[in-house]
Amino acid sequence: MNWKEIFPQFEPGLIEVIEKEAVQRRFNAGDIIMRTGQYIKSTALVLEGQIKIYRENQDGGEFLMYYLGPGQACAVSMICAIQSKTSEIMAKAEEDTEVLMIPVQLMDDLMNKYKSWYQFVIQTYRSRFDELLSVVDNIAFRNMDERLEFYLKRHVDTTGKKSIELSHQQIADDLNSSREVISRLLKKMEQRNLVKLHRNMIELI
Amino acid sequence: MNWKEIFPQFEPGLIEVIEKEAVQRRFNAGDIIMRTGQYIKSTALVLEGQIKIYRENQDGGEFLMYYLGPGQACAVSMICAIQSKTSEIMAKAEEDTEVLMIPVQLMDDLMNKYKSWYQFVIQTYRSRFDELLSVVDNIAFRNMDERLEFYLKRHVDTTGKKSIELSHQQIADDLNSSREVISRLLKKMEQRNLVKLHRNMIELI
DNA sequence: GTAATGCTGTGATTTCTGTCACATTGTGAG
DNA sequence: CTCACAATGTGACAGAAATCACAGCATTAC
Repeated sequence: MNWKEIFPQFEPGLIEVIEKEAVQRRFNAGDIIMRTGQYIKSTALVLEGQIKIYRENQDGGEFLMYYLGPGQACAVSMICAIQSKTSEIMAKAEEDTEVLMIPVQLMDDLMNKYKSWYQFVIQTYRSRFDELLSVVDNIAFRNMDERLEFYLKRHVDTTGKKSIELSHQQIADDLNSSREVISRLLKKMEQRNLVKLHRNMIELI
Repeated sequence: MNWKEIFPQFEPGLIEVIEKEAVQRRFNAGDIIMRTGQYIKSTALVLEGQIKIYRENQDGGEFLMYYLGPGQACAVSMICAIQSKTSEIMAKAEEDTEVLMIPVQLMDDLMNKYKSWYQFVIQTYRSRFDELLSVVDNIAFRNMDERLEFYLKRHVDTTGKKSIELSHQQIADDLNSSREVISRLLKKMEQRNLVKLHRNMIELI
């Protein structure tokens, strides 16, 4: 896999260093990449697949923060790496996923030497911060029906597919709700002709 | 006001530059420092007073994100400044507030030249990110009674005073709830001997 | 003083959501 | 085909919180 095409903004010198120092690694769908309380030894750049960043509640519920796709990186791991602190969130491979692991020790050096890395890191901070803000907006100001619609749209946007292959239970977990509520709301959406429901699959119209 | 004592970690060279380039500015209690959609021309370091960072909903409700006190800086303004994007949040002086405004153009330069500035920025990102995470935790997983307790405790922590001089309405706004609900919950807390209620003032026990 | 206004307390009602219970349907293993 | 199981549909009920209505007090303006 030619990762340079996924990060075209990186300058030549930076690419060289990464080529020499970073480790490419594969995770299978379902693998936990980072867990709450764990120390971070490297930052992950996503090359392929999808990573789910979520917060676990006491009962094991997985409250979705956002997804990371190819060309993106985990802001939390960057911050934690630089400060060698533990993370407060969980990261899981949603699909089979290919990542580039950048060792912590390199971070400071890359920041100083390579403008394109610096820009990338800042850009990552900003977009994750914005994403968190929109999560807050949704749970603070919106009811479950609106949150569900937002969730479905976002899922379609991030995966690129127009159908959503999830059970109602999985969606309920992501939204910290219950299956019955999601089922009912989806039925209502179907009556409004917004979706078409199938087993393990939802079609957005 | 000698701001160097508030940022003792800054190195001499950095202090010199700030001394030459930054502008000290005063806001009165209630002044809006930054509003949604506004372009950011500088980053604010808080010297004295308190700034409330919040998100406004459609009806003008002010949902509290966090407070900034002396020695802290607004992560959002840093990110926005560097990328010259508009902000998604509001900032308001809660008390009379003294800030140091660092012009955007300096940011890149400071990041490259001064390790202590770089550390400060990273530290700021991390702590604001964490704070946002705990906001998400609260609204996603906790009921209003727990959120209220958390809110009161945090208020006492950040202000340093053991009494909270706010009306029930203001608290309700911060939590995106309604006055009646907050009044009732406070009454219950009083019955449990956790607080003592007065007009425009709540005493934490 | 009186009036006006703002803050707080409280009941009644409604809406949203979570929970329990159970029926139905689709799918895959044997 | 039949059984087992997972996914989905649905009614009944419970609890949290929002909303409405209004009363009692404290404070300020006059």
